[in-house]
Amino acid sequence: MVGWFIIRIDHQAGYFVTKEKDLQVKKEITIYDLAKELNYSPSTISRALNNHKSISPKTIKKVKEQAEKMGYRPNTLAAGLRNNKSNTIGISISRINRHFISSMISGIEETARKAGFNVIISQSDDKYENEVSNLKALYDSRISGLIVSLSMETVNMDHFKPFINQGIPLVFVDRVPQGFNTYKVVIDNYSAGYNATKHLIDKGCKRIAHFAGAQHRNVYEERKKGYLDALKEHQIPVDEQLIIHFKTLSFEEGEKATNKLLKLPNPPDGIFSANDTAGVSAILCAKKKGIKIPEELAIIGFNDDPISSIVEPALSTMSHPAMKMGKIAAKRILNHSSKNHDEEVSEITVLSTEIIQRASTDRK
Amino acid sequence: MVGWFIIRIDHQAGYFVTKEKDLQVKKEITIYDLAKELNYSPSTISRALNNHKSISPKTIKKVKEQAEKMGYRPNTLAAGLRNNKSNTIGISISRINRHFISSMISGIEETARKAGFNVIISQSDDKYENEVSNLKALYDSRISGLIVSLSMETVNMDHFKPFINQGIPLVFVDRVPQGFNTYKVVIDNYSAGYNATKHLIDKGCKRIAHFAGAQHRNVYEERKKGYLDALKEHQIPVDEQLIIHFKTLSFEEGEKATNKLLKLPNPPDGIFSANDTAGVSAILCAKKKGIKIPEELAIIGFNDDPISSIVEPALSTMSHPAMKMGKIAAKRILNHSSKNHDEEVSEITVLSTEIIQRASTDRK
DNA sequence: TAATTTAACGCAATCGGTTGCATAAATATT
DNA sequence: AATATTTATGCAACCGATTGCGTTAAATTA
Repeated sequence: MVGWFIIRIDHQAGYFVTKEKDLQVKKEITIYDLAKELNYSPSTISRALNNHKSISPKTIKKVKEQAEKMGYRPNTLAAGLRNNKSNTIGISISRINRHFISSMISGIEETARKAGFNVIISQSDDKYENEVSNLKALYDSRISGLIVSLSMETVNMDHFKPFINQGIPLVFVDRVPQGFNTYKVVIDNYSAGYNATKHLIDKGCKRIAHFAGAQHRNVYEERKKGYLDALKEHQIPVDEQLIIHFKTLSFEEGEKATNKLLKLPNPPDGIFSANDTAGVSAILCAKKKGIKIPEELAIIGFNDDPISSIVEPALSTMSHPAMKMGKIAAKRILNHSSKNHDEEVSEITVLSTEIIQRASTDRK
Repeated sequence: MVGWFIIRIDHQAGYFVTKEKDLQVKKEITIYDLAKELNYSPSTISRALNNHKSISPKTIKKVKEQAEKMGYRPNTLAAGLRNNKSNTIGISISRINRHFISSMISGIEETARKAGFNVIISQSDDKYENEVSNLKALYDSRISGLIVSLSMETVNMDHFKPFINQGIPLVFVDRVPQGFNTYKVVIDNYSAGYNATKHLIDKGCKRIAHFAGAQHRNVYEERKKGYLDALKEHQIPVDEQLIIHFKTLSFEEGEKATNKLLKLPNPPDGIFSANDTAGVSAILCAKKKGIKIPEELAIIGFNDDPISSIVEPALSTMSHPAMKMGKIAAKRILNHSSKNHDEEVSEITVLSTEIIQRASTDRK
């Protein structure tokens, strides 16, 4: 159990210790203060700070120096109110503490920051209801753009309407909707599923199982399609018993599924798991039962999570350019201009993935 | 290599397809629109929406219904400007795509969201310079509170001054400064280091190495102190050769360090690593050399990263309540009131950790 | 030299809520 | 019934930056 307690420590000295008991916060410096100090109008100060062309370089220099000297800091709320935009990118994802997601956010934040944009995050926890209320909060902040990876539950898309009506650029990443005219950044899940399955076939697998995710989410549906087509094209009969539909592709679900498969009279000799967590659990579970990997059972996962390279035997998997995906999504928003954006067109960016072969399929 | 390409797809139909070619964005509804519609003053609308006590329940109901009907959404920029606060919590951390950090952020976001606060994140990438400029951006957004885990480089603390001067609550988490009168949320690194080391001693280790992090960061300094004191209290001589100082505690550094240790004429029989990444690398590296774990070499890590339970043998480690840490940090900000906050007092919350014993130290 | 252009800056409205103070109407008190 | 309270609402200033339009003085051109 993790408990906690509080210590109060009185310091005699320290940084910024105040003399007066009831110290007032320092008044914030505004452009009006600068204006008064330099005998300019606030307009001139504002323009000077923004390097407006109608302000002389001499004045600009003077203003900026004074601003620095007085510790002036712009109030982005005021500017945002006036311009009706906040230079902020909003993100809605399921949960942040997953390797794939946090990498993507890292990519978004990096590109956004370089362009002077802030990033607000919100977690849906894979609940539709949370996604809806989070989007409202993001809208209320007048974000300049929205990046979304859909919650597992989301089917109805009405909550995106306000953003579209206001011309706020909307980018779906990874878990995207169908038939929605917005930016999308995805990987080619179909090909990835096909290639993962074909990899197992190439390694001599004859009975290949699939750990499938929720089929109303494009990523899992397409991976499964790729799996099915790879089987068909190689004249391997599809056995519905070998296709397990997961709810969350968790470790526990993976163990259950593996146990179930291994109990079959005619168990599989290969597994293509739609994520690494379940794939790793399959490795551990099969090993425990004394099944040799990859000789008796070859396994390939998806995402290239850190755990996939640590498990033994290391899990073959499909790479997933999460950080790049985030960077591109952010760029879509930064480069978006309502003028040149055609509302009847979807711009889809498809990133390619590749097989990362490791020991779990290393045979023949 | 990961390449990418763009597909442009023309849709004939779809959601929200516009009729006119040059659709204007819909005008946003403001409280003035509601006022006009209901024949009230904007003040009344504002108060009604905020459940002000001087507005009759009947009016409140009417206003809210109309707001819902017309799709009114508050503009938090305007409110924030007026009130000089934004109901937003700013976060500054090294990188988001690390398990420990993203769990903490997840905790922050969850608590913040429930209180109607937004969360802005910024990554320093462990660079002092980035931390400084990120804090400026957060300040400019007039965040209501700031949660910081210091970058590896940060020594000078002047960039926190503006927040303190403005009475903006500041919470340091995990990697905290010394002698700074603010909120802090940490774990008891000293005890954790002590207990981890003592655990190895209890398991019969006589020569215990330590993978130490940068010593100007409290967390690593204290873990090392705990390590040293545990040795001393058990009459084990400290051998400087066995203490490796890391720069980033990365996998690669871990391998190098392990190799170096194992080449010693008198190699260690136990390692206490200040994080799991390096600890896992030690396991893999030692195994490759045919060293038996835990019999010949027992290893314990820190953080309870997912990889620690996957590696074989599984890595013993110290739990780290990252999510709880985030929740508490957020609560500190939410509960902060400038009235009752004494500037000459540090409020430090210390969370306890515990040993998670796994196979890598499971002997005797 | 007169006329015109250009450069540099100021005025004042605006963005959308919030809030202290004033006011009018309704209710309570004596 | 006259006065004192309470209730419900409006007025107008304010938060800090931005920007269209106007103005003045200097520079350029005819």
